[in-house]
Amino acid sequence: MQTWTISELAEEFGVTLRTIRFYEEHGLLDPERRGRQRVFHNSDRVRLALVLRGKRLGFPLDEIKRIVGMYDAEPGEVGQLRYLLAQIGVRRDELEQRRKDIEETLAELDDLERRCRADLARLSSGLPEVGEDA
Amino acid sequence: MQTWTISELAEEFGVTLRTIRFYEEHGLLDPERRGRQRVFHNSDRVRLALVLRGKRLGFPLDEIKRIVGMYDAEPGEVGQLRYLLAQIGVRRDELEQRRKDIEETLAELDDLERRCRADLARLSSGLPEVGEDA
DNA sequence: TCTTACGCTTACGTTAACGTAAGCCAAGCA
DNA sequence: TGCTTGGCTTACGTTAACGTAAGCGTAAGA
Repeated sequence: MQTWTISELAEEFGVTLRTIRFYEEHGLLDPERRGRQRVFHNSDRVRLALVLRGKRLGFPLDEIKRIVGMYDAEPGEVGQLRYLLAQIGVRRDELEQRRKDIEETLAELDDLERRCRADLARLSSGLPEVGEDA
Repeated sequence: MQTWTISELAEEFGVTLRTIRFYEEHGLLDPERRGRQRVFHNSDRVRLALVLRGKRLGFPLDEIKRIVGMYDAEPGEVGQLRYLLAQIGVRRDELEQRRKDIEETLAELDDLERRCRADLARLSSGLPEVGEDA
């Protein structure tokens, strides 16, 4: 059962120590303590990876906290399971909206790129530009 | 050529007046002025929509500014066209990373949901719960 | 003429997500 | 024994993206 120090994790994921401590302070991580020192297990690594993926997606930390929290909710009772299912639905809708936005934007970027290339071709064939090779 | 007032746009897009003024102050919008009043044309509406889509995607405003700026860059000269093409590449990479992240997350949510439903079925068949109908 | 609606600017307040010291502890080693 | 390394806490600083007044201008309706 391998463990990691705070700076090992920080380097692996390209974040600062401050960031990791901050995440712990806000309940996104909960590493073991040996004396005062933090000891990170693999589950903590996975959690950190989830948090950072959430960040890449642009979610605020408190929302990330709720999302990550869903992953390790105990089965619990029926009411809680239904609540969790509802939450999953909400997140999925949110993510699918994002995916739509992304695909629209990608399509527009493609369009923009085509027009750019056309302009470029027109320029370099019609009127050979100043210092451009070829 | 229809125009809009600031509060019309605000209501249509579900943002506050402050937000729109803030966007102008930071160069994301640039409406006409008639005296002191802002007059929004359709191009401004489109721009606002682009900005808000960027926000939904979780991009910071200054990045949104650069992205939106690409859409209305004048063809210009070869050097600038090449720069623009490069920028398009960067944005596309970024968006595709996000799409990947989204799809991973969606897959995990699916997984989670399946387990939830399984637990739920086990609970309601094996040991009929307290106040749950059916 | 008064006031109500709508818009404007200026400016201070706020929250999130860390950055950046400052000062302290404990282990290892020269 | 002194120094260095790595980690710790406490706490103030910072930036982004607005919120929230306060105070003023102006055109339309009662």
